[in-house]
Amino acid sequence: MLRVSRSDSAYHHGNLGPALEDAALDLMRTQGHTSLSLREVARRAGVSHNAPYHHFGDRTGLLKRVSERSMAELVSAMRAAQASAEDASPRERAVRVGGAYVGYAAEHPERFRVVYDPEVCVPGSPTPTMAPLITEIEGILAETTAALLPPGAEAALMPLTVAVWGSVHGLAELVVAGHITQDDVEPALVALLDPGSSARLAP
Amino acid sequence: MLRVSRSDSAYHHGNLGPALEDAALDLMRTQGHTSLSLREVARRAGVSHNAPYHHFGDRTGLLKRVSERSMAELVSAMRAAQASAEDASPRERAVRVGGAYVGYAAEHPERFRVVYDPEVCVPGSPTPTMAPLITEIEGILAETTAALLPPGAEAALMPLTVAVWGSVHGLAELVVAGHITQDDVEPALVALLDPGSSARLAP
DNA sequence: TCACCGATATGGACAGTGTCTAGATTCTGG
DNA sequence: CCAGAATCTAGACACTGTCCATATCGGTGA
Repeated sequence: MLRVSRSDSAYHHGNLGPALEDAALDLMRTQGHTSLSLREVARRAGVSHNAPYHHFGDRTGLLKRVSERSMAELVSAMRAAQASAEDASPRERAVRVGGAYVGYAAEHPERFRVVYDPEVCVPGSPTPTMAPLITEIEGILAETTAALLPPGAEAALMPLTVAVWGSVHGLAELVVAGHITQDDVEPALVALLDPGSSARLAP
Repeated sequence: MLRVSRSDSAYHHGNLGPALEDAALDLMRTQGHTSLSLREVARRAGVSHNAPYHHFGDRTGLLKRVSERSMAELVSAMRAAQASAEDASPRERAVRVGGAYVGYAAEHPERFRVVYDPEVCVPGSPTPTMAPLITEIEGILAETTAALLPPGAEAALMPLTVAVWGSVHGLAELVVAGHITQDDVEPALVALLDPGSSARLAP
């Protein structure tokens, strides 16, 4: 077992915090984070049922940490998509970035779900680690959205950014909940960003 | 206390099922459905901790029932908005229907959340009561979306309907999670449905 | 009318959980 | 080298979901 500590004693684990997080993430592959048991996590890590308390305070503390790591992964996926679509058209890039968002949710539904659980993360008072991640998501979406706007429409950036966030987030939730398939997502995003779709009537 | 039974005996409640649902809905005004306790619900209704089992089978059974009632309320709100915007423009109507969706979520966050909890409702095998409600939501959204399409673009109806569902659902979730305010929703929907917003580049 | 049966409600029991307190062990800085 | 901080363990408590056996009620057929 990997140890940060130099001692071979079994009493102190040496790297328990991350080990517990890993165990939790592993358990969340097969069960929802709502039914995740602190004691089972401790059992997985081979440690007493109370050891987690010295690292996370309480159950929500562990979930907060897990949601931070998940949010970081989500941001990475979006940044990667943004970079890989650097030379594509703004609309193509928006579809790719949105696809990355939904793709992460589809691949790790429970990690995605814990990130947006109001009982875990309250955006009004986010964790020091979580706050910049939220800012970065908003930034990526704003950049992606800005490229879609016609010149002179900069005033619409903020509301449209919110709309884009809502769209990809909603599609992700619908996929996770099982109401739509991941195959439905790209056509939906394309249709949404097609200016012809909703152009029937004048304002 | 309201009794369906004619007897005044306290042994049989007479109308326990709905009474338990009401108690659960009431508790969910102040606590999440994930931390909702079957025993507390029973206590609220003034019955033994085991009485709920004869009506719902298990905890998830009660949550399923609660989510059915909540989904019915959500559908009603959308139908009402659709009717009240009968004479408005398609875009105005879409904003109103979407606003009703988000409004319900903002007003009853926990009822909204339980409806889309994958551990409660699995769309693949929905409850007999839930199935038509899901169909009706999709129908309302399809009607609202169809009116937005230019003539000859009927092929885009399905993907755009999915996109609209995703958009309003995502905005609702973001409001519930606290990432945006309800005041952000209408501008976002307007921006999203404005054909000028995303018209910068040709396909 | 009345005995019976299914539906409804009760109580006790059990394993599992989150969290508190107290105590044991190891690490570390002066 | 040693005292205090950090880490981990053990025991206890209240609470939970669920199973089982039991009690009560309402209606139905003889």
